[in-house]
Amino acid sequence: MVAGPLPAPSGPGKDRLRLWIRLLRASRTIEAELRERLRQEFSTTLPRFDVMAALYRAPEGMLMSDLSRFLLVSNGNVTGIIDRLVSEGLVMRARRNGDRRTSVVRLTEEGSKTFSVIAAAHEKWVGELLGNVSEDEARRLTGMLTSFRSNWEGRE
Amino acid sequence: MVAGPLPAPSGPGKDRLRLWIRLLRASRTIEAELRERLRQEFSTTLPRFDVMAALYRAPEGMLMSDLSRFLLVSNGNVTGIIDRLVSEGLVMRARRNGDRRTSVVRLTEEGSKTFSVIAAAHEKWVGELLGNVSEDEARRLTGMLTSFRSNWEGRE
DNA sequence: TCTTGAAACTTCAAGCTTGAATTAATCAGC
DNA sequence: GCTGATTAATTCAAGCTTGAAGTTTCAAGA
Repeated sequence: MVAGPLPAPSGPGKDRLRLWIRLLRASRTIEAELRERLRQEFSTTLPRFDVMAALYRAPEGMLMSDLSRFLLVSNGNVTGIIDRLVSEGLVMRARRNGDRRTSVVRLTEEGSKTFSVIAAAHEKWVGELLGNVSEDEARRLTGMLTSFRSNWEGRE
Repeated sequence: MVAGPLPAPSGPGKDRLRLWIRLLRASRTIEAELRERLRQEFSTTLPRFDVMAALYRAPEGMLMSDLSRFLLVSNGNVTGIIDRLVSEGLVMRARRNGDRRTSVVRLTEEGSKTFSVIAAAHEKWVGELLGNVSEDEARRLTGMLTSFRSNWEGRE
């Protein structure tokens, strides 16, 4: 899937395949760099960061299933990540509405404080990593990605 | 990292962050769909497919370290995937040049046959999934992704 | 009420992934 | 030839990820 150089594919329909390969390579490269920096600078991981980012925007908390849907990962996956964040004191589970099946998850005060520091660094890094995309180009690319993605939203 | 809807970020430098988020969501969504189909239709996985794709283009074989570099994954990771592909009879290890540290990996005949079938389906799927990107738009997007990626190639 | 079905989570096995440590082989300089 | 550094690959522990199976709870109809 991350295929690349050697014999450049050609023929009908190859342009979309090539686009997909580029897209995947780009995101994997950036992802690897961000993961590495999160580890080095903050001793944390990308999945933990993702979860905290989602929770940071939802001060009232989120359900496990909301997190799962939002982050595009499986239900069981979220359980494990939250477990670890809880044991680090960054996240708390509460059981407060009528429905006893659900547990509302939110950042602790410490989690919120910690996240805002990491998020600032993260944003700076992304700015650097995408440094040679102009702001204008970034907006155009974003638009294109949105349009083709919408075809798929919510289908898998 | 896969953050999205809620309070749209704004301010200086946010355009690149938004681009990154879109990029990541797009590739995760497509990746999930392809993974699911590979599993359903061919009982295989994305990493196995990636490795086979790389080997398919290199009939003379590749070193483990070449695979690792090419696929952007760690060395130890490749070992495990190759182990499984070997046990499935799709890949073989050979030790043939002067350097006894290296082992050359290549597809078996069965592996090659199997891969070409899967690859055809894969290409069709990608065509569908990116269906509402015109071929022309695909080329433009590819160009943009290439230019901003080149900044990072080989740096992490 | 009871019971059937759906929903929210958790648990689990298998596989993927990383980074670090280890082993084995080669190479460079003496 | 030795020695020390480098390179190729494997092994390992820890964590991420999935899909499936299981548990508990809720909802709605007989």
